[in-house]
Amino acid sequence: MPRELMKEKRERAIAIAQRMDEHFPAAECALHYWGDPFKLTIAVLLSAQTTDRGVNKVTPALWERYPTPQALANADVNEVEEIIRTIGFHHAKAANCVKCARMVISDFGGEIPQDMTLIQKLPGVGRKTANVVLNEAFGIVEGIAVDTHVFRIAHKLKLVGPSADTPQKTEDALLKLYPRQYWGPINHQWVLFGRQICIARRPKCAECFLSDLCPNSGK
DNA sequence: ATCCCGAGGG
DNA sequence: CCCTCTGGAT
Repeated sequence: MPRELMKEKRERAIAIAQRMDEHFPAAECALHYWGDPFKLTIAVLLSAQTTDRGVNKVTPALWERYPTPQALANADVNEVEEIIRTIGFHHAKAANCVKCARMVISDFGGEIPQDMTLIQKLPGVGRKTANVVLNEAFGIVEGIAVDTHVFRIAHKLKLVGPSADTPQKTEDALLKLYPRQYWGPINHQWVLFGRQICIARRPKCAECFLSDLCPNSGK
């Protein structure tokens, strides 16, 4: 891409980030227990393709029954499944919770590792969850958590090209586009934007604060 | 019907 | 690259 075009694109990207900041000031993780890295990891793991509300509803009972990684490591999977039954994919997630706890105990000395590669060895923890936990629990901003919202919005705003057809390629493109200081806020603000305004199949373009910066406004 | 702060396996 | 896993809210 010619340098002038690249510069224009970056300026538009920065403008978008600033608007996001104005519209969603001090946005933070909608999941509870961000003060405890282990609990946050489990909460984010549980939240895959379910609502934050659903997760926040079941985690109090989960932590009451299993207050520590050690307690969860010793848990009966069926009992865990019973507690989280009301959220989606609960069968696999219950098994992953317990496996996570066991691995944290056996391999990581009882603590969530502060390392992008190691943390993804936990079952059910992929790159998106890893980014969220590193960012939220440890203040380590190593990448951008690309979920379905970030993916959709990046493409709709044409901040990434059509070849960025996977979450990883989209993340790489956004990392090149945005200076480091913008990475953290994207994780929280774009999700809110995606849920409230740029909704997947019926975006509210009429009331969107980015419509003048969006090549796809109205489509 | 559609969506929800995805990951793992074939 | 595709598929599957899941229940609740709107």
